[in-house]
Amino acid sequence: MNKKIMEEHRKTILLTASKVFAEKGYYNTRISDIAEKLGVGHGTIYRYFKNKHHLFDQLLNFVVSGISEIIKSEDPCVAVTIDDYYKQMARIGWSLFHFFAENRELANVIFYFEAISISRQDKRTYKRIENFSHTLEEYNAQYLQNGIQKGFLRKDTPVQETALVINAMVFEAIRRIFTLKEKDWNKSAQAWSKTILDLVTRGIYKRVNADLQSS
Amino acid sequence: MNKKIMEEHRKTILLTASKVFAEKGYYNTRISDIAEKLGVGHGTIYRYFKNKHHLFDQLLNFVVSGISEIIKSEDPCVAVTIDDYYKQMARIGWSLFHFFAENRELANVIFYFEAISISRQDKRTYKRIENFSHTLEEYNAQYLQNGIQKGFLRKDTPVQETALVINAMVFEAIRRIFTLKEKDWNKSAQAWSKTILDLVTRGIYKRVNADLQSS
Amino acid sequence: MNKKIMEEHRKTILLTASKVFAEKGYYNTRISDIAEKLGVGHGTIYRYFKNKHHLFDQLLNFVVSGISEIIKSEDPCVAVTIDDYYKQMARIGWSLFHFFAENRELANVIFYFEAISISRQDKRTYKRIENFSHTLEEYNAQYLQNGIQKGFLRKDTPVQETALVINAMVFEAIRRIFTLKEKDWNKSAQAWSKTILDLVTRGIYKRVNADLQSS
Amino acid sequence: MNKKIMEEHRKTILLTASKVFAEKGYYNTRISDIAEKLGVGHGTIYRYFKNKHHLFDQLLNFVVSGISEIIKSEDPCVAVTIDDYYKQMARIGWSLFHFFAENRELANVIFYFEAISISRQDKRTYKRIENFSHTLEEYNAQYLQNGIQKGFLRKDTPVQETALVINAMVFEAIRRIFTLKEKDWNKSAQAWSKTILDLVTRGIYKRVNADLQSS
DNA sequence: TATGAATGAGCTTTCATTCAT
DNA sequence: CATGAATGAAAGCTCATTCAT
Repeated sequence: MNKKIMEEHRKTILLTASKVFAEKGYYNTRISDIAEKLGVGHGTIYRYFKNKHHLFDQLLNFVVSGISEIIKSEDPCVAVTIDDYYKQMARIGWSLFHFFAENRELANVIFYFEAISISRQDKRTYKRIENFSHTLEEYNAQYLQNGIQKGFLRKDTPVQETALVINAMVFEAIRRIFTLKEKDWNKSAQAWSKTILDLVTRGIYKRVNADLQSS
Repeated sequence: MNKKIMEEHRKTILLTASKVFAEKGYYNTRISDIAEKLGVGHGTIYRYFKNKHHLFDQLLNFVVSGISEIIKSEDPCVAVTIDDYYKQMARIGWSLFHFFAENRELANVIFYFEAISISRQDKRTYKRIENFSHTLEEYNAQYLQNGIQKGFLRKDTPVQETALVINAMVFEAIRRIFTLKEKDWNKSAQAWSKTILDLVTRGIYKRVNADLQSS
Repeated sequence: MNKKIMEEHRKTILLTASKVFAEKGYYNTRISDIAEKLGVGHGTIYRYFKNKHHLFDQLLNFVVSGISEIIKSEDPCVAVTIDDYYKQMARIGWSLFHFFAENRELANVIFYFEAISISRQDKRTYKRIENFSHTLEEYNAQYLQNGIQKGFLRKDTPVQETALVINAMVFEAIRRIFTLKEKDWNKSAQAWSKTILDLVTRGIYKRVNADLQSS
Repeated sequence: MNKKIMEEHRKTILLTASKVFAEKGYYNTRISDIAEKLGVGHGTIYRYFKNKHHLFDQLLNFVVSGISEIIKSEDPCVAVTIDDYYKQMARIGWSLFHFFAENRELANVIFYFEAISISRQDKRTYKRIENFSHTLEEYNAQYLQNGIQKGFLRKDTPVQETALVINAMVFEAIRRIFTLKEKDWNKSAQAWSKTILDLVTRGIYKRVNADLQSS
């Protein structure tokens, strides 16, 4: 068969799999559930994927490489003005929102809930997820470090911890936005984005209080 | 008294179950794994729990009621000075840390990773988790609302979103702290606590920048 | 002519099938293994053979008719001198060696090991193999009977049993010779031939002992 | 459960498995066939044997150790008179008959037909069977060597080849005797034994002819 | 005619659950 | 009460076979 058609089929299967996984969870999804949803025989899926775990693996690949691409395209140390710095922060968040907007199911399945549970079965997958988490954290940490060096951020910012909690906020927001059924994610994504950026940059205390607090 | 012994056994089983679930994940844990770790016959577990899902259900109960107790004991609208307000925020976080310190496994397994995946099987459980999440969010939202009313927080703080991301940070911190094997969680918990409190109250921007930003 | 080409293809497939069967065994051979070795699509095989079992069936045909031809061309009662008798025995053995030399794979796969196991599935095949075994045995028995009648063999020779064990020796020898990879089977076949002929005619006892034994 | 009862069950399952394997062949036997014949659930079999191949493995063990015991109890070099030598030969054959008389199915299943085909799947099993075959051959070869040294056998006896064909005869006889349904194997075994012993010691030629032949 | 994508019957195996002891 | 032997539903996966191209 046409290589191109094969590739399309792979993608269709993968997409459907991610939907069913998102709906029922990995362990509660039968290969035949996916096949049924696709309207094909379950044997067909095995022509494209070695086994059930392989399906998950490919989805994981997709997320990992998608996000990797985003952070690769943004040098965490490039900003020289605080305005650039802020804009880059916003841009990266927005890219992530975009990525999951185009792959809504993945927000749910892969990212956070299923992945770690599944990876318990399989050392290799576990390592991959661990590495990926670490990469994300490290990336954010570099970004913060740069902010400190450039004098944008407070010197006493605990880099590692802050990197982690910021990531947590972003991914929680992603989960919220794309788990909801509403088609128009744009507006709510903007709200979330602003919330997180404001929280990160200014905190929620009124300034006068913040001054008192820090004095 | 027999009843008392029964209750002890239940707890022992539940504790062990949570450990094994934490280590292998719910779906990768066999009833016999738990029994083996307990050193009892696997039939015994069925004298205390109706089935495997029931074990999970009870663990969920435990977490839900534990956290519920914490928030019940802290009126989110009680603070009148900003100092009280800050201290309460710190105190609630610390109580959560304490709770998971005494039930380390629950931090990992139940609370974020497995729960939602498992609940996909079972509408009732799903609803419970949803409700509980909502409760936590609502509680935090009330707390923030109070902060605004009392004039501690900026008026433009988006209450719902902020409530959610703060929760996300806290639970991510909990997962980090108690997933690590180190016995002494106290010091790292303090670091995390400070990170989150600082981030929430002041943000990470230098004040001079923050002033510029907000002007 | 088309018919001719078809027939060639059939033979090529059959040859390859026998090789793969010999290597992996009937049940561990996939149709696609054979197709792959042939460098054709696996659907193609079904244009020449009804199904997998049919392939085996044809190979069995080939062996049966090949050996049948050999024994048909040698009247078991024709020898009148003991020299003729001996030479015929040698000649028949040698013809068998030749047949399997030209179809090495068949020595291994079909002929002893797989055939009976496969035929368990299929009454008709089972009967055929049984009949064929019987034919071989009967042929040899006639040959021995003739030897007794002509006064070449001891009168007390148990015809049926002897026929069987001689066959067993010959086919074991065939298996040994053609299972080995060495190209030059001629020399080793001669050794085996001599071993069996000597054993059959004289036994392995020293004559003086043989005399004692039989007295 | 009682260790003894467990062991009995294992044996019962193994026995039944060997019967079904003998009847239908390994690859045509479903685990559920064995379970059905036993009147138990098919899951039960997995409590006693890791998997289907393990069943075969244990049967192979049984045959290998049974036959090994027989040959271990008979030093192939012990005979000093030709009478001892002959008697030992008869005795060994008879022991083999006995062994398979008590395990009739094994004659069919394990010995020669299924074993090699099955072992194609599994290198380890293949090696074991190869080793075992080699052991048997070597044992017989030693026995023959001793016969030559002691002056019982002709000096020009080709030891390896003769060892092999004698084994082939014996195992063919075993297959014949125990594949038949008749309960009373004793008489036919005696006939076979005599046939083989006579063939081996004297050949089937009349003595006068043998003399001529060898002159 | 050749192909190989699609299919699903049919197998092995797992493991939560039951229940006789 | 505790046990663990027995069970069989239910899943993953294979591969001979079909048939549209």
